[in-house]
Amino acid sequence: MKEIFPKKYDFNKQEKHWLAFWKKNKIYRFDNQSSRPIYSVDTPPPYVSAAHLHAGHIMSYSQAEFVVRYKRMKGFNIFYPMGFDDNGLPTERFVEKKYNLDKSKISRSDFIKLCLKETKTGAQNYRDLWTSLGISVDWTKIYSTINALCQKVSQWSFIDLFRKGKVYRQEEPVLWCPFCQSALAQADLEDETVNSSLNYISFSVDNKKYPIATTRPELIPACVAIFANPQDQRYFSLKNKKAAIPLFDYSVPVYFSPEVDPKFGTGLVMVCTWGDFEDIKKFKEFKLPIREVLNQAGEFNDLGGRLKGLGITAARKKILDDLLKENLLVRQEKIKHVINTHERCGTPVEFVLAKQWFIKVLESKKELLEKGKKLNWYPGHMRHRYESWIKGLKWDWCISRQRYYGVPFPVWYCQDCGEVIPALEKDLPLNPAEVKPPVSNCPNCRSVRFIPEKDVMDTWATSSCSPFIIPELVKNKKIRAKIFPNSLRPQAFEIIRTWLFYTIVKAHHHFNKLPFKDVMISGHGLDEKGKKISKRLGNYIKPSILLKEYGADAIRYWATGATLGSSHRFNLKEVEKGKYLVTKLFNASRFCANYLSGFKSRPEDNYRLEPEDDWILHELNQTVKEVTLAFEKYEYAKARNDLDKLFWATFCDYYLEMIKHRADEASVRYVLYRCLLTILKLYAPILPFITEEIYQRLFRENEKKISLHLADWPRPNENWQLAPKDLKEIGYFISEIDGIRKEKVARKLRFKELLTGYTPRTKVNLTLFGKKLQEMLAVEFGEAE
RNA sequence: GGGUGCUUAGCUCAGUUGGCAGAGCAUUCGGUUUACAUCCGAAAGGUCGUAGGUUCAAGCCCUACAGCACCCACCA
Repeated sequence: MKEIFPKKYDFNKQEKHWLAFWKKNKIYRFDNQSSRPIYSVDTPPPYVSAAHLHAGHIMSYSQAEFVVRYKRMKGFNIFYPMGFDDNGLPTERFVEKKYNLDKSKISRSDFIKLCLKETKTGAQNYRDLWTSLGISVDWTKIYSTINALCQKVSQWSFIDLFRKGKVYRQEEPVLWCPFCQSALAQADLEDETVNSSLNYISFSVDNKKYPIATTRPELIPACVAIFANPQDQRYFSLKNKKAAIPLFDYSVPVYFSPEVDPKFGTGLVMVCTWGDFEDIKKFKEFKLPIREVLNQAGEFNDLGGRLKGLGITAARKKILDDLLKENLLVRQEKIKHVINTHERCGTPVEFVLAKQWFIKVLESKKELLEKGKKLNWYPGHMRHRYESWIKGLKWDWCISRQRYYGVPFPVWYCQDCGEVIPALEKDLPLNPAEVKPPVSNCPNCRSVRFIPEKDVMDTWATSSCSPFIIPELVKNKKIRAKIFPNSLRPQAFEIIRTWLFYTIVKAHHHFNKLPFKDVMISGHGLDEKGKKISKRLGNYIKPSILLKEYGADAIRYWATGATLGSSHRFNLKEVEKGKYLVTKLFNASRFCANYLSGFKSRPEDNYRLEPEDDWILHELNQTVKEVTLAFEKYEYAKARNDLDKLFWATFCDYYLEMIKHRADEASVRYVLYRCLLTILKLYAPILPFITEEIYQRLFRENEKKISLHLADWPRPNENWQLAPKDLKEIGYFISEIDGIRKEKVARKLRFKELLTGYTPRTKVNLTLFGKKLQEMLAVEFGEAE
């Protein structure tokens, strides 16, 4: 058998070989002709800006991959595409950082060129890694969010929502990043706790001083009103009075609102244009005037007076100095407080008055919560995150960004009356700056002058279309209809409030449907000490090194250890264990090869099975049931554990030892054939390379299927199932013996000795066993000999 | 402030519907001439976060509390 099984398994060489084999034979292609049920996966398109790939990426993408391979063998026609998210702010930020660019100092077209170049490299990095890991994506079904198809779908989505009245354009204070100089959505924010000071500043009413506490003293020139709680006796006298603004020569009215907390600071609040959400609320409620002192870059304008030209930090320092000089700064308290920053650049956000496009979400909160209840969540508790996000929403989804590299809005405006002119669906995708509107006169005022929209869409406005982008990768319309809604959305927990939420919003508005049936939420990969893996900490091993040292199967083995939704520590020992398992599988198979050479499985044959054969087939059958059930519930970790136990502890350590003296028996060859093939199939979703290797060497000729990964998933065989009574009769004590746990007994027994002298009715020699077990067995079988 | 999850052997973690506390790694000891980049067997190692409760029986169910992680809210 030497020529069939070499002494060693060279995984580096063989993994490459099987990758080429799968590619050449199109093993993972979606089948356009098939009538089998489709299992479609809305694969997360990674940001190509995540250039530093590590175990965390491997983990989250492997999890969906295990399930997909299982479903493929279960007989589903797998639609497993891959996308790359390469438009929008994340990409722009990545390029800006890498080349140290300033958006205002580079031409739009040069900038876009750089973005395209970088995204190409980034996408290739991902593709190389996924390929080497054996991720069974159909690489003929790929998309990038900046390509024509995605632009077309997201522009269609916009126009459809426009027609349905689900988007609107409005000028109002929006979340604004002064660094990126763009509007943002609520989901783009991150919390940051900062050490700050609460400054008590003297305002005066009728020449009497009233200190007001604020963390934003630089916004004094933007102050438009003072507020107090209507129950607060200290300030009753301020009713209908005006307060003089310190350092700036104007006054503002005093108002009362129950929302003011009398216990905070002095119980007086200055309301500005606009320091926070409460300011905006009062601005709307009390119809306050606007005093915009910041420009879009976060610098003070003319209205800022002495602060003109300064940035926020400098302005804060200057105004505190000036206040101190003028004796207007009563005191300062050091406080920790939470500010909102832009998650892409860490800059504290401001509010700027600007005309933006919004998708309506606030009015649909209830329906969106209902949709969340109908979705199958794995794990179930992740639904709470979705719900708490919706409950806390304060803004509709702002989708316009004042940026370059993204999908353009397919609209023009009438220069005279402002009428919105949407593009025609048949003309998509298009850039309104480059083509003329579909009308020659404004339908409202007959004007002939139009202005194209220059803003681009939020990147999520495109990626949230993924469930209806991916069917477009198939030509046949009937098949497209079967791909949506998708079967599975796998994704990480931190984008529940963005990708998942937005996708559900879109599918709701467009089709009143859920975009997918199941959602599978993965956790984070952590380093060995439990810290988040990051480039800055350098706390990870490069995937290329892991692949070279341990092989793809071994890394995948580690990845199965991650429970859905929980973070999972990287553990080199687990990777090593995976490598040992691969070796063990290879060696055990090499051993079996000696028996299986030339063996033809004939189901009609009646083999004379020995008790240990019955037993191992029984165990095998049990494991098939367990593993199948586990995969159905996306519990690949449990599947792997059950399988390890069967293969290593039961099949190798016991069964193979027992049958060594029966090399020439047909029954043994039959049982070995069934066991090994089934074990390979069960391991196939997790360890695709080694299982294929062994399948090709030992089983391909008989089984005919070109690849193990297209073989049928094992089905339980009731003929192999032994009643507890029979197991007991056989005397192996393997299964439940009057409530004695299976494993516990099996582990303690010394099978080699037991079997050497075995005949069905022989009394067991109890001296072979340990004391505890002797007692247990004595109860079971009467007195010892 | 509200919520979710977690807390089990030195380490990393399993523990299905309540029924004699588990695996791997690490440690110690023994064995190994033929499938084994070793492998096999055994030992040792635990007040299952704390305190109550339900039950014949609780790691598991209930209540309270503590610590850790994350989500949401607060943001003058």
